[in-house]
Amino acid sequence: MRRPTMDDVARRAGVSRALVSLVMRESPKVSPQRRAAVLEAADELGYSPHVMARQLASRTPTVLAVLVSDLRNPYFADVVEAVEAEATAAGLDTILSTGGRRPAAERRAVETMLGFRPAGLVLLSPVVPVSVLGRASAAAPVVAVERTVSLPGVDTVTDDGRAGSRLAVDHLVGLGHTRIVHLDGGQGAQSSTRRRGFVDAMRAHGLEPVVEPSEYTEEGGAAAVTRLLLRGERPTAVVAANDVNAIGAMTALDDAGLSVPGDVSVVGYDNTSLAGLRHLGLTTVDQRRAEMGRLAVRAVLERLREGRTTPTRHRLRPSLVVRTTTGPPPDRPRATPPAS
Amino acid sequence: MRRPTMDDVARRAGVSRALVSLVMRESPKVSPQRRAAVLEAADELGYSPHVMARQLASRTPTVLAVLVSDLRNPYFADVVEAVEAEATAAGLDTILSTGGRRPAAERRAVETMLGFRPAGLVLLSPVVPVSVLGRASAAAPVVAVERTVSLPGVDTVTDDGRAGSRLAVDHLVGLGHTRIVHLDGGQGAQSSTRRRGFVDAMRAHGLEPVVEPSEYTEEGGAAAVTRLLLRGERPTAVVAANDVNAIGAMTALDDAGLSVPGDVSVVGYDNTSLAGLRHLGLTTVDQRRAEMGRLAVRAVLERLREGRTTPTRHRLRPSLVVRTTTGPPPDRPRATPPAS
DNA sequence: TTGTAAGCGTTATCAC
DNA sequence: GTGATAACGCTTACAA
Repeated sequence: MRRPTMDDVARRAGVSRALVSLVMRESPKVSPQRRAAVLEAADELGYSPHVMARQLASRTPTVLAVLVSDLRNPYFADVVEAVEAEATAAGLDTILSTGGRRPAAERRAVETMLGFRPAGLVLLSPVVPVSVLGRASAAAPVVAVERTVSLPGVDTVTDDGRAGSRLAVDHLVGLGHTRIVHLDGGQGAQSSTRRRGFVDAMRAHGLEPVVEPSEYTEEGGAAAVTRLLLRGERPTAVVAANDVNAIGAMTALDDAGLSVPGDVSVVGYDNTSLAGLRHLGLTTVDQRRAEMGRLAVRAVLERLREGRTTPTRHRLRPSLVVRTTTGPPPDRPRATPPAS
Repeated sequence: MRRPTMDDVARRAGVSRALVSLVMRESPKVSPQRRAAVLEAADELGYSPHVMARQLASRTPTVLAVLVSDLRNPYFADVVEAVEAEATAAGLDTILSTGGRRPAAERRAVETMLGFRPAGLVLLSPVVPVSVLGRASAAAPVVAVERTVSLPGVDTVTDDGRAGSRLAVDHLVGLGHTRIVHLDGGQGAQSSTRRRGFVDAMRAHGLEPVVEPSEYTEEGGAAAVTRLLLRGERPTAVVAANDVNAIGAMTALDDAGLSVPGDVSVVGYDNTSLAGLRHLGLTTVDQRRAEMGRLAVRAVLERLREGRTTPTRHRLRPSLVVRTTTGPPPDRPRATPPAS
């Protein structure tokens, strides 16, 4: 199981190791003939360069480390895809890791990745304490996505949660809703921003903002709506903390015999693949995930290759995706309700 | 941004580099006093060992590479979690990668991981050609999860799809169903096994097995059911290719004005988190994902540390999770026109 | 228990 | 173009 080395390839091709190295790095200063010979020898031997040795010798980091906070949330797939594409274009190998949203595990994951001496560390919705981010940023350029940090060594890329909530509220108000409740994301990443956006938007419309504590889970959404109904409050629309939270809310509404959007309209946040399921058809706020991934990698590259030392703060404008869970309130039916 | 090395730590602690190395590897042959000094120096410097250099020097692989074929499918999260736990227990660092179910990208991902000279390669539902698996197995122990391969160098861990389908059929027949259709997973990983199990189980019950081509996607499920209804076939139960396929099927049934499980019962496969959403409550077949992850790592370890050279083939028995999408068939078939 | 020195597989720097 | 030779940061006999 000993893997072939450059020397093996060189011997087989009848050239020097240095030449093989040049070929592997696609240097233009190799004759096509020799290059072909080397490539053939490499192929026969099943040789591929030793990333570790290469990085060690070149004194140049070649791997980009990405921490995915939660593999169960399809939200991250799009960001990762964009990150990988951008990293590959920049000549970096991407490695992923996860901590399952558990701070301790995530911390370990960060340590592990740092052990690879990465060119940069992209953290997607990390839950580790700021101190960990600080320490990490001493070792490599760190970019936090969907987490607000004000450390000088940590760049951030976030979605503009205020704008997102505003989009949701404007949409609902436009449909005629006035009694709108926001389910709060609690400790979750961008929940306070989204809440603020909701409150501001409601006030701007001269409406009373009602916020019900909840969290970024299905159960949280269901529980919050159940509490609301038990108290006798009957909003005509709900702006949920995120998509799964919205699904929980819809379940509770369903259990209470209320129809969506007939009796109550529901808006989610994140536009996960869940929202797109036709069975659900959730109206939701879409974060520009691909763009976020791209910007994260670029931020790393700027620190790495262009020597930037001041932090970058990207805040992206989200957009609204209208599906079938929103419609006019029951009080004020329209002639033609939106598509079902 | 130059990171401290062992030499830096050694200098600062007033000891030799070798001593620092011993401390880092938690050797017992270091005096508590020196150990403390070294640890303190390391902490002050923010030092952490260079994984690449370590692996290079020790000639011992320390990283386990895991390929997740599709980050969008929550199915994999559980497997990955188990893999990581088991790997950590064995002293291996885990790195993840993905190819987004695209053969070319996945192949690149495999190459990249091989560049790290991993202790082993765990491939979750890989879609790359067998030849790639064969080549990879020459470089490191390879375990394919949920993919049947008969290469001597590749171990496999799969779910017993036949048993799973049988569970679904037995459940439905027990409820009184006789007209049951299976939506076939097409090119997908274990689809032929699941199909075979369905056919066998139906025959065992003296029933006619009906199989409709489909695929492991929501659209595929919806399209298959729509075709079925257009042809005037009205099964009372559907055994879907997997969970998302089942969701697509349910959407199509819904569009056709058929209720689940009132008119048609639906069973999924995989027990993804989707199935558990109360809004859906999908009856489905549960694969023992955690166990599969554990076995995969153990297979790697056996080849790596115990010198096993003959392939291992694990086949795990699934179980049925009954939720709310299955029930007795309608008393008598209603005369509902097929979908529009 | 601690220090010395020789690699590990690669890249980089020079001469040739 | 090509081939020595010195790093890179670490582990590991072996010596002290």
